[in-house]
Amino acid sequence: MADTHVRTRIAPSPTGIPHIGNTRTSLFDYLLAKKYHGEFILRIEDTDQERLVEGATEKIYKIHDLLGLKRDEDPIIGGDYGPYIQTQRLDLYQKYAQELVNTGAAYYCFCNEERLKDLHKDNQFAKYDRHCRNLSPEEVQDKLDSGSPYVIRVKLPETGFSVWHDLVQGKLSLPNTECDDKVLMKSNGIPTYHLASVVDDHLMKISHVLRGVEWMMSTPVHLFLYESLGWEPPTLAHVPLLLGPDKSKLSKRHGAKSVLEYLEDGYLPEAINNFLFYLGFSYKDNSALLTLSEMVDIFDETKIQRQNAIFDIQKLDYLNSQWIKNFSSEELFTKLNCFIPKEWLGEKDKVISIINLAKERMYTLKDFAPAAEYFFTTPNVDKQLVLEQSAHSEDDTKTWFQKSIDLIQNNKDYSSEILHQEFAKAQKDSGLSPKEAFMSLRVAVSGRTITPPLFDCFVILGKEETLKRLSSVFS
RNA sequence: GGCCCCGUCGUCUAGCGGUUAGGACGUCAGGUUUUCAUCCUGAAUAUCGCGGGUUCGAGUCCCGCCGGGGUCACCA
Repeated sequence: MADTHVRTRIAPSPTGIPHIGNTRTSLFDYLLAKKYHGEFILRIEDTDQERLVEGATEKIYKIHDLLGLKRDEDPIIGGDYGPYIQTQRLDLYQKYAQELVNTGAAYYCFCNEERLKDLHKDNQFAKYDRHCRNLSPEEVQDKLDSGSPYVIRVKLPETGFSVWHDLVQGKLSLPNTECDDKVLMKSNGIPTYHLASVVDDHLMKISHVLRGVEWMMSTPVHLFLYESLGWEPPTLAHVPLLLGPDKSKLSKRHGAKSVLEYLEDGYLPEAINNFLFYLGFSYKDNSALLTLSEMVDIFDETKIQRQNAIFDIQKLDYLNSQWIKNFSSEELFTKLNCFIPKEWLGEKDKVISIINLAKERMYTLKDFAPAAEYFFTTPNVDKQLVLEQSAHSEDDTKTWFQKSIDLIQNNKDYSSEILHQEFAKAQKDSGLSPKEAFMSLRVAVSGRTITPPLFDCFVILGKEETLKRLSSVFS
């Protein structure tokens, strides 16, 4: 491997938004390329024109951009081997399809849809019966002349095995009989994946094809194509799938989300990369926070697990919370931008001090706003709840509150530390236990029983607002 | 159904003939604490899918079975 220049590609079809499992493959492709100082290429495989989804291509770019999976060549930035969109390369596929027909590695097939359907009538797993495989040149020419629609199919050997060494699966040996004569060129003149990807991978000098295991069974076709065209096949690596919690294949039908949705849910790109990296891979105890470039150093394509991995959101949550703690509050402020009300953005200092308190309580960026809300809006305070927390009579509680108000008013210092000291003293004389004393104040000031440390909250609220909230409980 | 891949705690995994089968997340308990969280400590959870071999000795090698997944389109 040391003497080959590594070039990997991710070749999504814009028939939908890639789900997170597909994106993991992108990550691995990126890491593989960068580990060997090679190129990571993105190619759009839009050969299925009927199922194109508008905007999918843009979303594909966006996912890679947001995760920092920088491409060296793609349809936008271009490159020496473009175009990078398959429908712009149609003449190329046509040329090689013709060559394959000429050398006897492929043949014209005139079977219509109905006949093909009939083949599956008795057996849903029936393969193409190779009806047109042995048409005489004259017959073919006749049909061509008469304008019959046709496809071009591979003329796969009827016996033998395809053998290759797969970087992650090890040595594989698949019987050729298991693949039928797949369509290479559709009747509309657009190639199928099998032809297009082989042609492009070769022309784009892709050294390693790292893709999902769902492609494993059609690899004999691809290998045959390389051989027939006289090309050296790339190194192959088939990576396992990501499964849902119910062990079923991650799919849109089962609500498999795209990276874009996880980002919207408040997960950080760093955490997503980190999480994806650990699924099916092992490094130390799989809990270290790793940057993309650290992953590049650690990544080892031969150590990718062969078994399917189940997507475990709890691990993502953990990694996300750790990454949140890892960022400074200033950085978090920027990242929080679209997760908080616009009005808050003007009060940057205040938001940052809240972030200081909130960040060790957050799993996702979405957790911030609900936790910070009462700093900006006066909460509804339930007097009963205050009393419940104080566990004393209304009169006693009122007295304690008055004492607290006085204490704040008479103290020239208004820092968390000083307040803590003073209130600790006052509490001792109050007849209330620490819990009773402080919890009742907490509820009075926030409307809730769970908040960051009380006096930090006092400080952020400000003296005036704190007094206002404290005195309004019993007014 | 044919073919192919896979099978160690709930999850991600370490393990590459001799280990008390280790770690992380999660879970539970305790500590810190005015609440929550963080942080720290500890615990439970795997007869290594099952059954046969090979071997002095197997999670590790072989065979069979079972289970899971993938694939069998003019979709990728």
